[in-house]
Amino acid sequence: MIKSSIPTNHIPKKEGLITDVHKLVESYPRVPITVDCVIFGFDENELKVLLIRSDLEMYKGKWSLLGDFAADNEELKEAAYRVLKERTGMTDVYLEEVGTFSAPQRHPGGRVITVAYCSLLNIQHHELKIHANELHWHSFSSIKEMAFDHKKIIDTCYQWLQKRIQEHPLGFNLLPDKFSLRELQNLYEAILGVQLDRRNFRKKFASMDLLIDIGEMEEDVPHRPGKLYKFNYEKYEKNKRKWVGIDF
Amino acid sequence: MIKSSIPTNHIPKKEGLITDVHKLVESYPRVPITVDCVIFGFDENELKVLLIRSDLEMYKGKWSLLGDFAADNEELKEAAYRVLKERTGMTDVYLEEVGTFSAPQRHPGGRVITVAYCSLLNIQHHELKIHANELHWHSFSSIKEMAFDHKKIIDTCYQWLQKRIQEHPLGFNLLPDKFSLRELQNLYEAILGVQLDRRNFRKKFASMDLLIDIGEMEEDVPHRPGKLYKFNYEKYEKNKRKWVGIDF
DNA sequence: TTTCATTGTGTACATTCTACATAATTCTTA
DNA sequence: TAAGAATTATGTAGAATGTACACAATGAAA
Repeated sequence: MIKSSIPTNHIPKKEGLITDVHKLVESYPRVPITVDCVIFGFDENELKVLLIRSDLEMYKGKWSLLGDFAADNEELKEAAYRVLKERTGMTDVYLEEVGTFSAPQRHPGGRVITVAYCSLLNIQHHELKIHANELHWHSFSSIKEMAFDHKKIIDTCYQWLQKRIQEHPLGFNLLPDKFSLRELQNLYEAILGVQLDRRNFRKKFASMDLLIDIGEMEEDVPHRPGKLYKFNYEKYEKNKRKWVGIDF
Repeated sequence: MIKSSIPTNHIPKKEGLITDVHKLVESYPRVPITVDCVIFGFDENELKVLLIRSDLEMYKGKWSLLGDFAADNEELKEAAYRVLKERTGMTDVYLEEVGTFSAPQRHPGGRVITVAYCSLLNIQHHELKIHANELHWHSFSSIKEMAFDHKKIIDTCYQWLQKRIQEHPLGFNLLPDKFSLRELQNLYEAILGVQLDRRNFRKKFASMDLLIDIGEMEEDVPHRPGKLYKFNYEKYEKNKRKWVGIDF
Protein backbone atom coordinates (compact mmCIF):
# COMPACT_ATOMS: atom_id res chain seq x y z
CA MET A 1 0.00 0.00 0.00
CA ILE A 2 1.07 3.48 -0.70
CA LYS A 3 1.28 6.01 2.06
CA SER A 4 1.04 9.73 1.61
CA SER A 5 0.56 12.96 3.44
CA ILE A 6 -2.73 14.72 3.07
CA PRO A 7 -2.80 18.47 3.01
CA THR A 8 -4.60 20.19 5.80
CA ASN A 9 -6.01 23.63 5.36
CA HIS A 10 -3.40 25.49 7.33
CA ILE A 11 -3.21 29.21 7.39
CA PRO A 12 -0.16 30.04 5.30
CA LYS A 13 2.84 31.44 7.07
CA LYS A 14 2.69 35.19 7.10
CA GLU A 15 6.38 35.86 6.69
CA GLY A 16 8.09 35.91 3.36
CA LEU A 17 5.06 36.63 1.21
CA ILE A 18 5.90 38.66 -1.84
CA THR A 19 3.99 41.87 -2.24
CA ASP A 20 5.69 43.62 -5.12
CA VAL A 21 4.91 41.25 -7.92
CA HIS A 22 6.11 43.57 -10.64
CA LYS A 23 9.49 43.78 -9.01
CA LEU A 24 9.56 40.03 -8.74
CA VAL A 25 8.85 39.53 -12.41
CA GLU A 26 11.33 42.19 -13.41
CA SER A 27 14.10 40.45 -11.53
CA TYR A 28 14.11 37.51 -13.93
CA PRO A 29 15.67 37.09 -17.36
CA ARG A 30 13.57 37.90 -20.38
CA VAL A 31 13.58 36.18 -23.68
CA PRO A 32 12.25 37.19 -27.09
CA ILE A 33 9.51 34.81 -28.17
CA THR A 34 8.60 33.89 -31.69
CA VAL A 35 5.89 31.79 -33.24
CA ASP A 36 6.62 29.60 -36.23
CA CYS A 37 3.85 28.25 -38.42
CA VAL A 38 4.19 24.96 -40.19
CA ILE A 39 1.55 25.32 -42.86
CA PHE A 40 0.62 22.12 -44.57
CA GLY A 41 -1.19 21.89 -47.86
CA PHE A 42 -1.94 19.06 -50.24
CA ASP A 43 -1.56 19.14 -53.97
CA GLU A 44 -0.64 16.77 -56.77
CA ASN A 45 -0.92 13.93 -54.28
CA GLU A 46 1.84 15.34 -52.19
CA LEU A 47 1.99 16.88 -48.78
CA LYS A 48 3.29 20.43 -49.12
CA VAL A 49 4.64 22.99 -46.73
CA LEU A 50 4.63 26.73 -47.17
CA LEU A 51 8.08 28.28 -46.77
CA ILE A 52 9.90 31.51 -47.43
CA ARG A 53 13.53 32.33 -47.98
CA SER A 54 15.28 33.34 -44.80
CA ASP A 55 16.01 37.04 -44.76
CA LEU A 56 19.14 36.52 -42.70
CA GLU A 57 22.41 36.92 -44.50
CA MET A 58 23.89 33.97 -42.66
CA TYR A 59 21.10 31.71 -43.90
CA LYS A 60 21.18 33.13 -47.41
CA GLY A 61 19.27 30.88 -49.74
CA LYS A 62 17.97 28.66 -46.97
CA TRP A 63 14.27 28.08 -46.52
CA SER A 64 12.53 29.11 -43.38
CA LEU A 65 9.18 28.74 -41.67
CA LEU A 66 6.74 31.61 -41.56
CA GLY A 67 7.23 33.16 -38.19
CA ASP A 68 7.47 36.35 -36.28
CA PHE A 69 8.26 37.73 -32.89
CA ALA A 70 5.35 37.98 -30.52
CA ALA A 71 4.22 41.53 -29.91
CA ASP A 72 3.68 43.00 -26.47
CA ASN A 73 0.61 41.58 -24.85
CA GLU A 74 -0.10 39.34 -27.77
CA GLU A 75 -1.21 35.84 -26.97
CA LEU A 76 0.94 33.39 -28.88
CA LYS A 77 -1.89 31.74 -30.74
CA GLU A 78 -3.01 35.18 -31.82
CA ALA A 79 0.49 35.88 -33.05
CA ALA A 80 0.39 32.69 -35.08
CA TYR A 81 -2.92 33.68 -36.65
CA ARG A 82 -1.47 37.09 -37.38
CA VAL A 83 1.50 35.55 -39.17
CA LEU A 84 -0.83 33.41 -41.21
CA LYS A 85 -2.95 36.35 -42.16
CA GLU A 86 -0.01 38.57 -43.00
CA ARG A 87 1.61 35.96 -45.17
CA THR A 88 -1.28 34.23 -46.82
CA GLY A 89 -4.28 36.48 -46.35
CA MET A 90 -6.10 33.54 -44.74
CA THR A 91 -8.02 34.07 -41.54
CA ASP A 92 -10.25 31.09 -41.04
CA VAL A 93 -7.70 28.33 -40.87
CA TYR A 94 -7.04 25.35 -38.72
CA LEU A 95 -4.22 26.04 -36.29
CA GLU A 96 -2.94 24.15 -33.32
CA GLU A 97 0.04 24.39 -31.00
CA VAL A 98 2.61 21.65 -31.38
CA GLY A 99 5.42 22.51 -29.03
CA THR A 100 8.14 24.85 -27.89
CA PHE A 101 11.74 24.92 -29.02
CA SER A 102 14.09 26.49 -26.54
CA ALA A 103 17.60 25.23 -27.15
CA PRO A 104 19.84 28.11 -26.06
CA GLN A 105 21.77 28.27 -29.34
CA ARG A 106 18.90 27.72 -31.71
CA HIS A 107 18.91 31.32 -32.95
CA PRO A 108 22.19 32.91 -34.06
CA GLY A 109 21.13 36.32 -32.76
CA GLY A 110 20.90 35.24 -29.16
CA ARG A 111 18.40 33.33 -27.17
CA VAL A 112 14.99 33.14 -28.81
CA ILE A 113 12.34 30.68 -27.77
CA THR A 114 9.81 29.69 -30.38
CA VAL A 115 6.45 28.02 -30.19
CA ALA A 116 5.55 25.95 -33.22
CA TYR A 117 2.03 25.97 -34.60
CA CYS A 118 0.72 23.58 -37.16
CA SER A 119 -1.74 24.85 -39.69
CA LEU A 120 -3.67 23.00 -42.36
CA LEU A 121 -4.98 24.82 -45.32
CA ASN A 122 -6.45 24.24 -48.67
CA ILE A 123 -4.07 25.33 -51.38
CA GLN A 124 -6.98 26.00 -53.70
CA HIS A 125 -8.53 28.57 -51.38
CA HIS A 126 -5.43 30.50 -51.37
CA GLU A 127 -3.73 32.59 -53.96
CA LEU A 128 -0.34 33.35 -52.43
CA LYS A 129 -0.84 36.96 -53.37
CA ILE A 130 2.09 37.97 -51.25
CA HIS A 131 5.22 37.06 -53.12
CA ALA A 132 7.67 38.58 -50.68
CA ASN A 133 10.57 36.35 -49.72
CA GLU A 134 9.62 33.82 -52.39
CA LEU A 135 6.71 32.37 -50.50
CA HIS A 136 6.27 28.93 -52.03
CA TRP A 137 4.78 25.54 -51.51
CA HIS A 138 7.37 22.83 -51.13
CA SER A 139 6.91 19.14 -51.36
CA PHE A 140 7.41 18.04 -47.77
CA SER A 141 9.53 15.06 -48.67
CA SER A 142 11.98 17.18 -50.64
CA ILE A 143 12.87 19.48 -47.77
CA LYS A 144 16.34 18.77 -46.54
CA GLU A 145 18.07 21.69 -44.99
CA MET A 146 16.52 24.75 -43.45
CA ALA A 147 17.41 27.91 -41.58
CA PHE A 148 17.62 27.80 -37.76
CA ASP A 149 16.25 24.57 -36.29
CA HIS A 150 13.32 24.71 -38.64
CA LYS A 151 13.96 21.28 -40.08
CA LYS A 152 13.58 19.84 -36.62
CA ILE A 153 10.40 21.84 -36.15
CA ILE A 154 8.77 20.68 -39.35
CA ASP A 155 9.72 17.10 -38.62
CA THR A 156 8.08 17.37 -35.23
CA CYS A 157 5.00 18.88 -36.80
CA TYR A 158 4.86 16.17 -39.42
CA GLN A 159 4.89 13.50 -36.75
CA TRP A 160 2.26 15.44 -34.91
CA LEU A 161 0.14 15.54 -38.05
CA GLN A 162 0.52 11.83 -38.70
CA LYS A 163 -0.77 11.09 -35.26
CA ARG A 164 -3.45 13.75 -35.24
CA ILE A 165 -4.97 12.78 -38.57
CA GLN A 166 -5.57 9.30 -37.22
CA GLU A 167 -7.45 10.64 -34.25
CA HIS A 168 -9.43 13.38 -35.94
CA PRO A 169 -10.39 13.79 -39.57
CA LEU A 170 -8.31 16.92 -39.97
CA GLY A 171 -7.46 16.04 -43.51
CA PHE A 172 -10.54 17.85 -44.76
CA ASN A 173 -8.87 21.13 -44.01
CA LEU A 174 -6.38 20.29 -46.73
CA LEU A 175 -8.92 19.44 -49.39
CA PRO A 176 -11.19 21.57 -51.58
CA ASP A 177 -14.86 21.79 -50.61
CA LYS A 178 -15.66 19.11 -53.14
CA PHE A 179 -13.42 16.12 -53.36
CA SER A 180 -13.50 12.54 -54.49
CA LEU A 181 -12.85 9.57 -52.28
CA ARG A 182 -9.71 8.94 -54.27
CA GLU A 183 -8.39 12.39 -53.41
CA LEU A 184 -9.17 11.79 -49.78
CA GLN A 185 -7.39 8.49 -49.82
CA ASN A 186 -4.40 9.99 -51.60
CA LEU A 187 -4.21 12.55 -48.85
CA TYR A 188 -4.16 9.94 -46.13
CA GLU A 189 -1.62 7.87 -48.00
CA ALA A 190 0.61 10.88 -48.51
CA ILE A 191 0.53 11.88 -44.87
CA LEU A 192 0.78 8.44 -43.35
CA GLY A 193 3.29 7.23 -45.91
CA VAL A 194 1.52 3.92 -46.47
CA GLN A 195 -0.77 2.40 -49.06
CA LEU A 196 -4.30 1.81 -47.93
CA ASP A 197 -6.80 -0.69 -49.20
CA ARG A 198 -9.33 1.24 -51.26
CA ARG A 199 -12.36 -0.76 -50.27
CA ASN A 200 -11.59 -0.72 -46.59
CA PHE A 201 -10.81 2.96 -46.71
CA ARG A 202 -14.13 3.76 -48.32
CA LYS A 203 -15.99 1.47 -45.99
CA LYS A 204 -14.39 3.16 -43.01
CA PHE A 205 -15.39 6.62 -44.12
CA ALA A 206 -18.82 5.43 -45.08
CA SER A 207 -19.32 4.06 -41.59
CA MET A 208 -18.20 7.36 -40.06
CA ASP A 209 -20.93 9.09 -41.99
CA LEU A 210 -18.82 12.20 -42.40
CA LEU A 211 -19.17 12.54 -46.15
CA ILE A 212 -22.09 14.00 -48.03
CA ASP A 213 -22.58 12.87 -51.60
CA ILE A 214 -23.29 16.11 -53.42
CA GLY A 215 -24.49 14.36 -56.55
CA GLU A 216 -21.72 15.68 -58.74
CA MET A 217 -18.91 13.91 -60.52
CA GLU A 218 -15.28 14.65 -61.13
CA GLU A 219 -14.59 16.41 -64.40
CA ASP A 220 -11.63 16.43 -66.75
CA VAL A 221 -10.16 13.29 -65.34
CA PRO A 222 -8.65 10.85 -67.85
CA HIS A 223 -10.75 7.93 -66.65
CA ARG A 224 -14.11 7.12 -65.16
CA PRO A 225 -15.00 10.07 -62.92
CA GLY A 226 -15.75 9.48 -59.28
CA LYS A 227 -18.47 10.97 -57.15
CA LEU A 228 -17.76 14.20 -55.35
CA TYR A 229 -18.39 14.64 -51.66
CA LYS A 230 -18.30 17.39 -49.14
CA PHE A 231 -17.37 17.12 -45.51
CA ASN A 232 -20.19 16.92 -42.98
CA TYR A 233 -19.00 19.58 -40.55
CA GLU A 234 -22.17 19.47 -38.47
CA LYS A 235 -21.91 15.77 -37.87
CA TYR A 236 -18.24 16.13 -37.08
CA GLU A 237 -18.83 18.86 -34.54
CA LYS A 238 -21.46 16.76 -32.82
CA ASN A 239 -19.29 13.66 -32.62
CA LYS A 240 -15.92 15.28 -32.12
CA ARG A 241 -15.18 13.39 -28.94
CA LYS A 242 -15.66 10.11 -30.76
CA TRP A 243 -12.89 10.46 -33.31
CA VAL A 244 -10.02 8.98 -31.46
CA GLY A 245 -8.22 6.16 -33.10
CA ILE A 246 -9.28 5.78 -36.71
CA ASP A 247 -7.75 2.68 -38.23
CA PHE A 248 -7.63 2.00 -41.92
CA MET B 1 -7.96 19.43 -59.60
CA ILE B 2 -5.83 21.62 -57.45
CA LYS B 3 -3.21 23.86 -58.94
CA SER B 4 -0.13 25.11 -57.20
CA SER B 5 3.16 26.81 -57.70
CA ILE B 6 6.29 24.76 -57.34
CA PRO B 7 9.36 26.44 -55.92
CA THR B 8 12.33 26.68 -58.17
CA ASN B 9 15.78 26.97 -56.74
CA HIS B 10 16.27 30.67 -57.39
CA ILE B 11 19.17 32.59 -56.04
CA PRO B 12 17.72 34.73 -53.27
CA LYS B 13 17.58 38.46 -53.79
CA LYS B 14 20.71 40.06 -52.50
CA GLU B 15 19.14 43.23 -51.17
CA GLY B 16 17.54 43.47 -47.78
CA LEU B 17 19.31 40.56 -46.14
CA ILE B 18 19.85 41.06 -42.45
CA THR B 19 23.42 40.81 -41.28
CA ASP B 20 23.31 41.94 -37.68
CA VAL B 21 21.23 39.21 -36.16
CA HIS B 22 21.91 40.26 -32.60
CA LYS B 23 20.58 43.71 -33.31
CA LEU B 24 17.55 42.14 -34.92
CA VAL B 25 16.78 40.02 -31.90
CA GLU B 26 17.39 42.87 -29.51
CA SER B 27 14.83 45.00 -31.29
CA TYR B 28 11.96 42.79 -30.18
CA PRO B 29 10.04 42.62 -26.92
CA ARG B 30 11.24 40.19 -24.28
CA VAL B 31 9.16 38.20 -21.92
CA PRO B 32 9.99 36.34 -18.72
CA ILE B 33 9.35 32.64 -19.16
CA THR B 34 8.37 30.19 -16.49
CA VAL B 35 7.84 26.49 -16.41
CA ASP B 36 5.05 24.97 -14.34
CA CYS B 37 5.02 21.31 -13.41
CA VAL B 38 1.80 19.45 -12.94
CA ILE B 39 3.00 16.50 -10.92
CA PHE B 40 0.56 13.66 -10.73
CA GLY B 41 0.70 10.91 -8.21
CA PHE B 42 -1.67 8.13 -7.22
CA ASP B 43 -2.58 7.09 -3.74
CA GLU B 44 -5.54 5.73 -1.86
CA ASN B 45 -7.22 5.14 -5.19
CA GLU B 46 -7.16 8.80 -6.03
CA LEU B 47 -5.30 10.87 -8.53
CA LYS B 48 -3.19 13.40 -6.68
CA VAL B 49 -1.37 16.55 -7.63
CA LEU B 50 1.58 18.07 -5.87
CA LEU B 51 1.03 21.71 -4.95
CA ILE B 52 2.52 24.42 -2.80
CA ARG B 53 1.11 27.54 -1.26
CA SER B 54 1.63 30.57 -3.44
CA ASP B 55 4.25 32.87 -1.98
CA LEU B 56 2.56 35.92 -3.41
CA GLU B 57 0.73 38.11 -0.94
CA MET B 58 -2.13 38.62 -3.38
CA TYR B 59 -2.65 34.88 -3.66
CA LYS B 60 -2.24 34.32 0.05
CA GLY B 61 -3.54 30.90 0.96
CA LYS B 62 -4.08 29.85 -2.62
CA TRP B 63 -2.46 26.75 -3.99
CA SER B 64 -0.03 26.94 -6.83
CA LEU B 65 1.84 24.68 -9.20
CA LEU B 66 5.53 24.04 -8.75
CA GLY B 67 7.19 26.37 -11.14
CA ASP B 68 10.06 28.72 -11.66
CA PHE B 69 11.44 31.23 -14.07
CA ALA B 70 13.72 29.83 -16.73
CA ALA B 71 17.34 30.75 -16.21
CA ASP B 72 19.54 32.23 -18.89
CA ASN B 73 20.39 29.69 -21.52
CA GLU B 74 18.36 27.03 -19.83
CA GLU B 75 16.28 24.84 -22.06
CA LEU B 76 12.72 24.78 -20.78
CA LYS B 77 12.55 21.05 -20.29
CA GLU B 78 15.74 21.31 -18.29
CA ALA B 79 14.16 24.01 -16.18
CA ALA B 80 11.20 21.73 -15.54
CA TYR B 81 13.51 18.94 -14.42
CA ARG B 82 15.33 21.40 -12.23
CA VAL B 83 12.09 22.45 -10.55
CA LEU B 84 11.21 18.83 -9.94
CA LYS B 85 14.56 18.11 -8.44
CA GLU B 86 14.60 21.20 -6.27
CA ARG B 87 11.15 20.54 -4.92
CA THR B 88 10.98 16.79 -4.66
CA GLY B 89 14.54 15.56 -4.90
CA MET B 90 13.47 13.34 -7.77
CA THR B 91 15.59 13.20 -10.89
CA ASP B 92 14.49 10.20 -12.88
CA VAL B 93 10.89 11.09 -13.52
CA TYR B 94 8.54 11.05 -16.42
CA LEU B 95 8.07 14.54 -17.79
CA GLU B 96 6.44 15.81 -20.94
CA GLU B 97 5.49 19.19 -22.34
CA VAL B 98 1.79 19.87 -22.49
CA GLY B 99 1.42 23.42 -23.75
CA THR B 100 2.06 27.10 -23.37
CA PHE B 101 -0.08 29.64 -21.56
CA SER B 102 0.42 33.16 -22.77
CA ALA B 103 -2.65 35.22 -21.96
CA PRO B 104 -1.30 38.74 -21.42
CA GLN B 105 -2.90 39.19 -18.01
CA ARG B 106 -2.26 35.75 -16.63
CA HIS B 107 0.41 36.94 -14.19
CA PRO B 108 -0.31 39.91 -11.93
CA GLY B 109 3.31 41.06 -12.09
CA GLY B 110 3.28 41.74 -15.80
CA ARG B 111 3.50 39.55 -18.79
CA VAL B 112 4.86 36.10 -18.08
CA ILE B 113 4.54 33.21 -20.46
CA THR B 114 4.57 29.75 -18.98
CA VAL B 115 5.10 26.33 -20.44
CA ALA B 116 3.29 23.55 -18.65
CA TYR B 117 4.94 20.20 -18.10
CA CYS B 118 3.21 17.11 -16.91
CA SER B 119 5.06 14.76 -14.65
CA LEU B 120 4.06 11.39 -13.30
CA LEU B 121 5.66 10.07 -10.20
CA ASN B 122 5.31 7.39 -7.68
CA ILE B 123 4.36 8.82 -4.32
CA GLN B 124 6.03 5.93 -2.57
CA HIS B 125 9.44 6.69 -4.06
CA HIS B 126 9.31 10.08 -2.73
CA GLU B 127 9.56 11.46 0.73
CA LEU B 128 8.63 15.14 0.33
CA LYS B 129 11.66 16.00 2.40
CA ILE B 130 11.31 19.60 1.44
CA HIS B 131 8.47 21.06 3.43
CA ALA B 132 8.85 24.63 2.27
CA ASN B 133 5.64 26.30 1.18
CA GLU B 134 3.57 23.43 2.48
CA LEU B 135 4.36 21.10 -0.35
CA HIS B 136 1.51 18.61 -0.31
CA TRP B 137 -0.32 16.05 -2.33
CA HIS B 138 -3.87 17.08 -3.14
CA SER B 139 -6.67 14.94 -4.38
CA PHE B 140 -7.11 16.15 -7.94
CA SER B 141 -10.88 16.19 -7.78
CA SER B 142 -10.90 18.40 -4.72
CA ILE B 143 -8.93 21.24 -6.30
CA LYS B 144 -11.16 24.18 -6.95
CA GLU B 145 -9.41 27.47 -6.96
CA MET B 146 -5.75 28.17 -7.54
CA ALA B 147 -3.29 31.02 -7.90
CA PHE B 148 -2.73 32.52 -11.37
CA ASP B 149 -4.32 30.51 -14.16
CA HIS B 150 -3.08 27.32 -12.57
CA LYS B 151 -6.50 25.75 -12.40
CA LYS B 152 -6.75 26.05 -16.14
CA ILE B 153 -3.30 24.54 -16.48
CA ILE B 154 -3.99 21.52 -14.33
CA ASP B 155 -7.29 20.94 -16.11
CA THR B 156 -5.47 20.97 -19.43
CA CYS B 157 -2.88 18.57 -18.07
CA TYR B 158 -5.54 16.28 -16.72
CA GLN B 159 -7.18 16.06 -20.13
CA TRP B 160 -3.79 15.49 -21.63
CA LEU B 161 -3.19 12.67 -19.15
CA GLN B 162 -6.54 11.04 -19.85
CA LYS B 163 -5.74 10.92 -23.50
CA ARG B 164 -2.12 9.96 -23.10
CA ILE B 165 -2.75 7.07 -20.74
CA GLN B 166 -4.97 5.48 -23.35
CA GLU B 167 -2.25 5.65 -25.95
CA HIS B 168 0.69 4.67 -23.80
CA PRO B 169 0.83 2.75 -20.55
CA LEU B 170 2.15 5.73 -18.64
CA GLY B 171 0.27 4.74 -15.55
CA PHE B 172 3.14 2.59 -14.38
CA ASN B 173 5.05 5.71 -13.53
CA LEU B 174 2.46 6.35 -10.86
CA LEU B 175 2.61 2.93 -9.25
CA PRO B 176 5.12 1.26 -6.97
CA ASP B 177 7.48 -1.26 -8.50
CA LYS B 178 5.25 -4.06 -7.35
CA PHE B 179 1.53 -3.68 -7.78
CA SER B 180 -1.56 -5.77 -8.06
CA LEU B 181 -3.89 -5.78 -11.02
CA ARG B 182 -6.51 -4.23 -8.82
CA GLU B 183 -4.25 -1.29 -8.08
CA LEU B 184 -3.56 -0.89 -11.77
CA GLN B 185 -7.23 -0.93 -12.56
CA ASN B 186 -8.00 1.53 -9.80
CA LEU B 187 -5.45 3.84 -11.34
CA TYR B 188 -7.06 3.67 -14.76
CA GLU B 189 -10.50 4.13 -13.29
CA ALA B 190 -9.38 7.12 -11.28
CA ILE B 191 -7.77 8.82 -14.23
CA LEU B 192 -10.40 8.02 -16.82
CA GLY B 193 -13.27 8.57 -14.45
CA VAL B 194 -15.10 5.43 -15.52
CA GLN B 195 -15.62 1.94 -14.18
CA LEU B 196 -13.94 -0.80 -16.12
CA ASP B 197 -14.87 -4.43 -16.37
CA ARG B 198 -12.39 -6.34 -14.28
CA ARG B 199 -12.12 -9.39 -16.51
CA ASN B 200 -11.74 -7.40 -19.69
CA PHE B 201 -9.22 -5.13 -18.10
CA ARG B 202 -7.10 -8.05 -16.99
CA LYS B 203 -7.46 -9.76 -20.32
CA LYS B 204 -6.34 -6.62 -22.09
CA PHE B 205 -3.21 -6.26 -20.03
CA ALA B 206 -2.50 -9.95 -20.28
CA SER B 207 -2.62 -9.72 -24.07
CA MET B 208 -0.24 -6.76 -24.04
CA ASP B 209 2.25 -8.87 -22.17
CA LEU B 210 3.55 -5.89 -20.25
CA LEU B 211 3.23 -7.37 -16.79
CA ILE B 212 5.63 -9.76 -15.15
CA ASP B 213 4.25 -11.97 -12.40
CA ILE B 214 6.88 -11.73 -9.69
CA GLY B 215 5.46 -14.64 -7.74
CA GLU B 216 4.59 -12.56 -4.70
CA MET B 217 1.25 -11.72 -3.18
CA GLU B 218 -0.24 -8.64 -1.63
CA GLU B 219 0.12 -8.47 2.13
CA ASP B 220 -1.95 -6.88 4.85
CA VAL B 221 -5.05 -6.63 2.72
CA PRO B 222 -8.34 -7.41 4.43
CA HIS B 223 -9.34 -10.00 1.87
CA ARG B 224 -7.86 -12.56 -0.45
CA PRO B 225 -4.51 -11.13 -1.58
CA GLY B 226 -3.82 -10.67 -5.26
CA LYS B 227 -0.70 -11.47 -7.21
CA LEU B 228 1.93 -8.80 -7.53
CA TYR B 229 3.38 -7.77 -10.86
CA LYS B 230 6.09 -5.55 -12.14
CA PHE B 231 6.10 -3.59 -15.35
CA ASN B 232 7.99 -5.05 -18.28
CA TYR B 233 10.02 -2.00 -19.29
CA GLU B 234 12.07 -3.88 -21.86
CA LYS B 235 9.05 -5.12 -23.70
CA TYR B 236 7.52 -1.68 -23.54
CA GLU B 237 10.59 0.02 -24.98
CA LYS B 238 10.65 -2.47 -27.83
CA ASN B 239 7.01 -2.02 -28.72
CA LYS B 240 6.59 1.64 -27.92
CA ARG B 241 5.29 2.54 -31.33
CA LYS B 242 2.51 0.02 -30.98
CA TRP B 243 0.77 1.47 -27.98
CA VAL B 244 -1.63 3.81 -29.61
CA GLY B 245 -5.26 3.38 -28.75
CA ILE B 246 -5.69 1.02 -25.87
CA ASP B 247 -9.36 0.31 -25.35
CA PHE B 248 -10.81 -1.28 -22.28
C1' DT C 1 -16.56 -23.18 10.69
C1' DT C 2 -19.17 -19.86 8.54
C1' DT C 3 -19.51 -15.56 6.32
C1' DC C 4 -17.69 -11.99 3.63
C1' DA C 5 -14.98 -9.64 0.26
C1' DT C 6 -12.14 -10.16 -3.26
C1' DT C 7 -9.32 -12.67 -6.68
C1' DG C 8 -9.03 -15.40 -10.72
C1' DT C 9 -10.82 -17.31 -14.82
C1' DG C 10 -13.79 -18.46 -19.79
C1' DT C 11 -17.23 -18.12 -23.16
C1' DA C 12 -20.56 -16.41 -26.43
C1' DC C 13 -21.77 -12.66 -29.05
C1' DA C 14 -21.05 -8.30 -31.41
C1' DT C 15 -18.13 -5.30 -33.66
C1' DT C 16 -14.30 -4.16 -36.26
C1' DC C 17 -10.34 -5.19 -39.15
C1' DT C 18 -8.28 -7.33 -43.13
C1' DA C 19 -7.67 -9.42 -47.40
C1' DC C 20 -9.31 -9.95 -51.68
C1' DA C 21 -12.12 -9.94 -57.16
C1' DT C 22 -15.40 -8.56 -60.41
C1' DA C 23 -18.57 -5.71 -62.87
C1' DA C 24 -19.62 -0.96 -64.39
C1' DT C 25 -18.34 3.44 -66.24
C1' DT C 26 -15.91 6.78 -68.78
C1' DC C 27 -12.07 8.28 -71.56
C1' DT C 28 -8.80 7.35 -75.18
C1' DT C 29 -7.35 5.95 -79.43
C1' DA C 30 -7.38 3.15 -83.39
C1' DT D 1 -17.78 3.66 -83.38
C1' DA D 2 -15.71 -0.14 -81.33
C1' DA D 3 -12.12 -1.95 -78.49
C1' DG D 4 -9.02 -1.24 -74.88
C1' DA D 5 -7.30 1.08 -70.79
C1' DA D 6 -7.92 3.06 -66.45
C1' DT D 7 -10.48 3.69 -62.71
C1' DT D 8 -14.74 3.62 -59.85
C1' DA D 9 -17.95 1.05 -57.12
C1' DT D 10 -19.18 -2.65 -54.43
C1' DG D 11 -19.49 -7.33 -50.80
C1' DT D 12 -18.01 -11.16 -48.27
C1' DA D 13 -15.56 -14.42 -45.42
C1' DG D 14 -12.31 -15.11 -41.87
C1' DA D 15 -9.52 -13.08 -38.15
C1' DA D 16 -8.98 -10.24 -34.41
C1' DT D 17 -10.72 -7.53 -30.99
C1' DG D 18 -14.17 -5.65 -27.85
C1' DT D 19 -18.00 -6.47 -24.63
C1' DA D 20 -21.07 -8.46 -21.47
C1' DC D 21 -21.57 -11.51 -18.11
C1' DA D 22 -21.20 -15.73 -13.66
C1' DC D 23 -19.02 -18.81 -10.70
C1' DA D 24 -15.50 -21.17 -8.09
C1' DA D 25 -11.33 -20.44 -5.11
C1' DT D 26 -8.97 -18.04 -1.49
C1' DG D 27 -7.94 -15.81 2.65
C1' DA D 28 -9.50 -12.71 6.41
C1' DA D 29 -12.73 -11.72 9.88
C1' DA D 30 -16.14 -12.98 12.97
